[in-house]
Amino acid sequence: MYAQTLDTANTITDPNYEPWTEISSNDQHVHELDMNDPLFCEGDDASFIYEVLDGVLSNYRLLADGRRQVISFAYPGDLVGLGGETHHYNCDAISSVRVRSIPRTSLLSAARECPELGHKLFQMATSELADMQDSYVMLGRKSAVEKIASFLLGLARRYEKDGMDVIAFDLPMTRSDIADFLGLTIETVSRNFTKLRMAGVIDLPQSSKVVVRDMLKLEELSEEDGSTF
Amino acid sequence: MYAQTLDTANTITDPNYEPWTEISSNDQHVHELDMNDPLFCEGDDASFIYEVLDGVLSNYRLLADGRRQVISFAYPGDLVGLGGETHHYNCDAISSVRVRSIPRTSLLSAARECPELGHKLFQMATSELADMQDSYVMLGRKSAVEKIASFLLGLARRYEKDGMDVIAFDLPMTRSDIADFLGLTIETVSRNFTKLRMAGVIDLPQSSKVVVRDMLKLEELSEEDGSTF
DNA sequence: CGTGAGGTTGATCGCTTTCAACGGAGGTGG
DNA sequence: CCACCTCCGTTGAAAGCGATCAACCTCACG
Repeated sequence: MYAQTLDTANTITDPNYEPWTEISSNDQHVHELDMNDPLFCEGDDASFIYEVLDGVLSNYRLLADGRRQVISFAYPGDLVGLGGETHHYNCDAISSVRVRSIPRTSLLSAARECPELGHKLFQMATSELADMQDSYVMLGRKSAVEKIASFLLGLARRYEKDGMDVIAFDLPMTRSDIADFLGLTIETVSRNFTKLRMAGVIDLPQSSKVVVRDMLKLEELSEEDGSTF
Repeated sequence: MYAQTLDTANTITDPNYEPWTEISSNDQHVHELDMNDPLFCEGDDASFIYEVLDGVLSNYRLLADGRRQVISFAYPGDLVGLGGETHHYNCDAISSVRVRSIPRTSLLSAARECPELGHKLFQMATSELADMQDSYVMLGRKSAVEKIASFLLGLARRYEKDGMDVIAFDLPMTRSDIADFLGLTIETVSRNFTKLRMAGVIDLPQSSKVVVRDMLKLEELSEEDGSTF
């Protein structure tokens, strides 16, 4: 059992309300990770859920022969480790990272006490599902260029949500991370970055910096279905 | 507002406990669909969530140019339509189907009253996430044979869960559905079914009936990562 | 500078797709 | 009852895209 000090006053109307911050702060700890440090591994007990405060992490799975598939990247504000009693994937820092750890049991029992928190958790799970469904279509049915375009567009939109620059931004992940996310090889990723650069769609002042020169073309290339939610 | 008659007695210990059956039955209706009937479409208001009683449905998305990606199949016991206020994918019956409709608002407000129900919903969402992560690795990193093997194995395991035959079972979906689920063409699916049959791994007494002749080989071919949860 | 990891580019290979023809099962009407 | 038709599935041949193998570049760091 975990000691908890719940205070549900004045929270629901706050747009920046993050319910898990209500969990007793002495259950929570901030951790710092360096680039490439693992946060947890597939099969580990999921004793903790983590809120990303700073930096980017990659969630990925490995096949027996070493093939790797990145399932998602986690950015500040995201929760990683949601799921069952054991983790179903590996999680590594791909930059310097700060996370806040929250004991899983304490989060779940807090959710029992506070329906708002429960609802918020449910919403986070379903929005993660919606994101994965988008990626799923991309992974299964898009060509290499379309995958790269979709990836860049998704990253831009993510940054936009945080009020950052949509036109010029950093790629926190390596070509290898991108390739393993898109189901391609690093060579194909590189070639298609070049292709987009040659077509005047983007610029690459450095290998980890993107400038979008033709957003409309990028959107066309990403072959989104009509719906915008 | 929906009238609700909640009865939380004697439920949690019941292994077959399905909390949404507690929602007032006059909010719920059983619907029958024929093969190929749509249940809902991308963009529709998600006024209802559906519990599959009988038959199989496919959840899929379409790209502007008609390319299709099946996101998941829904079997009896599954919930379809979980997510936001609008559906993010299409849902069609791929056989004769019976579903129970549950108003979304009534489900959500019931979850507010009953933490058990909320927790159950959260669990369903995270287990759906876990399933999608498996499929994600398959889609991104497995070869055509490996995809077919994984698919058959997944189907067998699903049937096993319902106490059905793991060795001989039906394929409720067409080659086209399978292809659009695995990110392949129908020709490639067909060729690899034949390949598995030639290798003595499976038998295909009819095009929609599978008999597993070498389960071990099938598991090997599916290239699962080591972990079994 | 020298070194090494990450990234780019080139040449070739091979798997999946594409295009095309055929086969078989189920349904309909003569 | 059978001829015909249509849809689904299978098989073959050829094309294309991304993977593989290999060389080279570039930049950060000692």
